[in-house]
Amino acid sequence: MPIILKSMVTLSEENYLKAIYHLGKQGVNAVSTNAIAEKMDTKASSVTDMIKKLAEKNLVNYIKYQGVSLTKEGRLTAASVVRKHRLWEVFLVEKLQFSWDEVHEVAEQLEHIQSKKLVNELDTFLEYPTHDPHGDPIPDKDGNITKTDKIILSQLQVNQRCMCVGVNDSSADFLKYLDKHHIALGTQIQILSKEPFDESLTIKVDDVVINISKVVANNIYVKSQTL
Amino acid sequence: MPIILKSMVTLSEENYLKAIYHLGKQGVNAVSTNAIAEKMDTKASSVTDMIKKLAEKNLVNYIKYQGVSLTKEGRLTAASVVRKHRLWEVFLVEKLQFSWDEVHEVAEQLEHIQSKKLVNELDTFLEYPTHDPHGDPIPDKDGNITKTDKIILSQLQVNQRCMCVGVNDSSADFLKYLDKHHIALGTQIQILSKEPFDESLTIKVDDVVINISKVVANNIYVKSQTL
DNA sequence: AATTATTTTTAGCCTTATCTAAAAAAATAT
DNA sequence: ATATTTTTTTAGATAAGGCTAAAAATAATT
Ligand SMILES: [Mn+2]
Ligand SMILES: [Mn+2]
Ligand SMILES: [Mn+2]
Ligand SMILES: [Mn+2]
Repeated sequence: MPIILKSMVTLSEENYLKAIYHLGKQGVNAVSTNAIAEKMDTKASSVTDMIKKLAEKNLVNYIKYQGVSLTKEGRLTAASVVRKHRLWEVFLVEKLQFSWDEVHEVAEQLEHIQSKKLVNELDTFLEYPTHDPHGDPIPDKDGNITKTDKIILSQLQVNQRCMCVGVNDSSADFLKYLDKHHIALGTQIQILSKEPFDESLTIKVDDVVINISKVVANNIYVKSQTL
Repeated sequence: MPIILKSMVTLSEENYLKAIYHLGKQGVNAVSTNAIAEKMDTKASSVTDMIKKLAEKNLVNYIKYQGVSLTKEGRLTAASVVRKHRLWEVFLVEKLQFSWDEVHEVAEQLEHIQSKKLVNELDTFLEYPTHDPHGDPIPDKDGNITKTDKIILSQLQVNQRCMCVGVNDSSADFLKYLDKHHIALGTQIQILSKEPFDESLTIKVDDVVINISKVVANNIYVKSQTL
């Protein structure tokens, strides 16, 4: 029989908790089996199995057929994984010359390394960053995040100015698209016009005028500048 | 059916290859099942099972009842794991304020992170270290190590001077013992006398005279100074 | 050479994390 | 209010990696 240390959480369990954490953020507090299965690219039956294990360990609240929500302990564990993921992403970009489209896969592995000292020292080494390379907030030791008031670019009015502060889609393809058009965190953007037909936008990025589709505009977070 | 990328090696397989690599270094080329089991704190039957898998993947040469040896590919894989382990140990000590007795457990986890870019950039970031915090050599990209001519402290003659360049036992207990007596890599040591009865040594460490047992002397690697 | 001891392998079982297919419950549509 | 569709759960299988106990092979003694 393997020695079980104070509520050990497996790598797989951590990934489920993280998925529930992210899905739960989007408003509702009861996350469905199917939503988890889709997010994790697995089958609903596998999700049900795992949910039972997590409920047994008091990491989620679970009532059959009614979805799950994280307990306090589950939320803290998930936040810790997210914290590690984002700190490592900062490390990779700031110290190891990774670009923002290359960090995610590696961070998916690094987020499971268990060592409190490692996380704390990494945080210190990076000088306590508050956001990762995609503009996402880094939870603190207690799992708290300071949410900033960012909005989706497509919601701005014509002529408004704003600054890019994050992305909704962190896929390499989208990030490389943004690179190509010189859009990065901190980039100034002005809405020049909106096409009524397909809701595409003409925007000015650092004095260069470009056209972006509605889909693109839906995936860029900005902070509106004072008019 | 999971997609198998070009000869995927699991975490467990990596650990077995590493154990065989380390056991193989000590002279003989055929490593016994029991030796692996002991080193990995597992059972001989589990070792036999795993050896079969590794042989199937052409990572080890295996003849029933006659032990195993690494193939070229197996040795390269093992060396890559050792390279990562030692590079991470350097990182933890040099950048994250870990002491040399705290790094091993974390490096055991970090050594399995898969990303060529990560290893290469880490190597660059650390300015291409050749040895880890315990004085062990770091294999290069091709798995080659430059072996230095270090000897065991207990083999020196009375009155000889030397410099500590490594340890044979990397356990936290032993490393803390060395800390307590101010012995670190680079420390100058002179043999003052050897007790015939128990082969304990009286040595001078930076002008301080101390006594160390034969066991301790057997686990300190030194480079002899010109007489 | 025969016996005993040790090492290694095999056989069978267990746990974790998956899957497919079928059953049950809940949600939606008629 | 029924019937149909969708979602969720259960049942049964599988693969990886581990274990114990027994069998087989090798090594060491008498
Ligand atoms: Mn990420
Ligand atoms: Mn991110
Ligand atoms: Mn180590
Ligand atoms: Mn080391």
